[in-house]
Amino acid sequence: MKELIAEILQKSLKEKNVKIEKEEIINLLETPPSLEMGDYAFPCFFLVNEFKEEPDEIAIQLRAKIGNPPPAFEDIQTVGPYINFFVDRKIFAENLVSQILKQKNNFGKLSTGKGNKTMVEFPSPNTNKPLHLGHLRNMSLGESVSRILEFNGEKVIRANLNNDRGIHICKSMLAYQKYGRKKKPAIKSDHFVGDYYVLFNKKLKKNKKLEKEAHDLLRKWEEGDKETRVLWSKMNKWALDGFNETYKKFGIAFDKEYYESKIYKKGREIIMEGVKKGIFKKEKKAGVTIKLNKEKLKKKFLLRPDGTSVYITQDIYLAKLKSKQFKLTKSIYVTGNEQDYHFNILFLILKKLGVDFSNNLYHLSYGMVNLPEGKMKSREGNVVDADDLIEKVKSLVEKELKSREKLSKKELESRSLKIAMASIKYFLLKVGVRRDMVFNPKDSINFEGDTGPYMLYSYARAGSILRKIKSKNKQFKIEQLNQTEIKIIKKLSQFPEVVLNAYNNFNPSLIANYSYQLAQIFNEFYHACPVIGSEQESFRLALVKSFKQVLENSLNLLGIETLEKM
RNA sequence: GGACCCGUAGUUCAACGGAUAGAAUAACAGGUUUCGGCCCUGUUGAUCGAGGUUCGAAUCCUCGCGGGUUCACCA
Repeated sequence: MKELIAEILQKSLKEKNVKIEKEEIINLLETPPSLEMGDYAFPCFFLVNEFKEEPDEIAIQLRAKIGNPPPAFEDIQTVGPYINFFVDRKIFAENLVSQILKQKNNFGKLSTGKGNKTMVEFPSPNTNKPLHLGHLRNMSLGESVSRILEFNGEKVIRANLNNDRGIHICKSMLAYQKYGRKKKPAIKSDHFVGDYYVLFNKKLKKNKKLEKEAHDLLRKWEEGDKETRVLWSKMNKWALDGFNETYKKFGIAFDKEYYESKIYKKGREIIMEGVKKGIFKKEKKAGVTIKLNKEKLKKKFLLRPDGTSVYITQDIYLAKLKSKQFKLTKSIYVTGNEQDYHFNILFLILKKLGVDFSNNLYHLSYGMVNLPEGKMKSREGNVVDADDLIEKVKSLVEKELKSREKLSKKELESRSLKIAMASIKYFLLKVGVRRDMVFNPKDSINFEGDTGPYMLYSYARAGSILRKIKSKNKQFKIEQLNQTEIKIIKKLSQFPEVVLNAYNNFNPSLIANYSYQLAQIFNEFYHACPVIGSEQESFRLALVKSFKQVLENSLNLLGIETLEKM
């Protein structure tokens, strides 16, 4: 449709001696703020210099050049500086609905990213304590962005870098060694490990020597001390097993797991290569460094004087390794924004080293998640635990469900889990990525308003209409369209552009907001337009089906699973 | 102190540089009723400040103000 409009405009502009590409016109086209203003709008402001006239006047002149509207249009009007196109909505609706029903899960799918192979790295936890609220945002984003990339034709490799070594791990280990008495986990195993981390910090307050003991333990680990390694493996397995449970509940899985313990020593060669090339500088007392004066950043250490690696060293190595293993064209790192500085430098260095995909590095950096009670404090142990939060939200949902309908225990269990996951994911994804945000469990499960349950509810509503219909007649005919129907059709038609926009900006919140608007309009439709038994039944059924399909596609991109019944 | 990010109704969030800054909640008013709880309708209410760029700025630039994060061998 936009193509067609662009063609018309191009032609009339040519008569005015203005040369412009069709692509450009398509980019300029807007959607007017209200239905009365038509379906597509062409703003004339940018022509002011060429025409040397007021934009309003330009619009009128151009409109005159167009002449009678072609068949696909009902009307073409000017409103101030805009030329507004009214499409023939019956034809438009017919085409759109048929297209959705034919393409089903593929409606909205694009091939913009075809040929790209992208690694999305998330959530990359530390193995000394369980996942927390921040990880939930991380996982929601990582999974959603992956799905959006795939929907745009990219091949995605989901990778998880486990930070399974270092002083923080040794702290949990030490506490277990000293106070754990060889106990085995009686609770979820990552929580078991985390409890010893908290215990360590508690004991540390009274006994400062523990800090040194933990460092000794780290040294022993690095020397490969057998007993230490056995303990380490055991506790790491507990932690990782626990994480896997949570991942599964969350509906995510990885194509590739990396372990810091396996790569942390390996960056040295690359750094030395860089020294040879003159990118880095070797200093006697300071190890290897890089000066970043030009970039207005401080000098950065890449190797210690004794030749061992620092944090960034292994990231440099891992980038090379990834590129070799998968021949990536693009790499996305999902982390909290406290790592902005780190990734800034990492990307600079990778570019200097000329890593294959170094022009396509992206740090998907998100803001902090807080609770209504206040800010999370990271080390004290009052961090909000991911599993606990899921449970809390789930029990809130259960309560809500119980008040609505009697369900078997099994059904209640499965529904409330799915709704809880939808609540959490939706709430975390609807917010712009960069912003700090407040996660309010109670708000998140509200069945009304801008929430996950509201989406699922709308979906289920559509489902229940369809269930009540027996006729299998797929034909539909449009006699006439009312305002609400037009609104919903227009919204449906916008899905592909929203997908593209979300893809270009790595921004799931656009999809979330779209889902909400769509669901809202559908509920309006639900109240205003009876489906079953109406004169428009065949068409309205097709419309309900289309809505259900597009909402499903949309939620799917957010990693949210739909439910036939709420 | 330097760098980066953020700043929009009381609160939580929206708004490719475009037409009248939208929702959700809360508050207020009315309706509905077994009910001060559920539901429905309506009303009030916001771009941190000062300059600049532009036909047009919440959006871009500069300087302030406020908050967060970060800054050489922790991840």
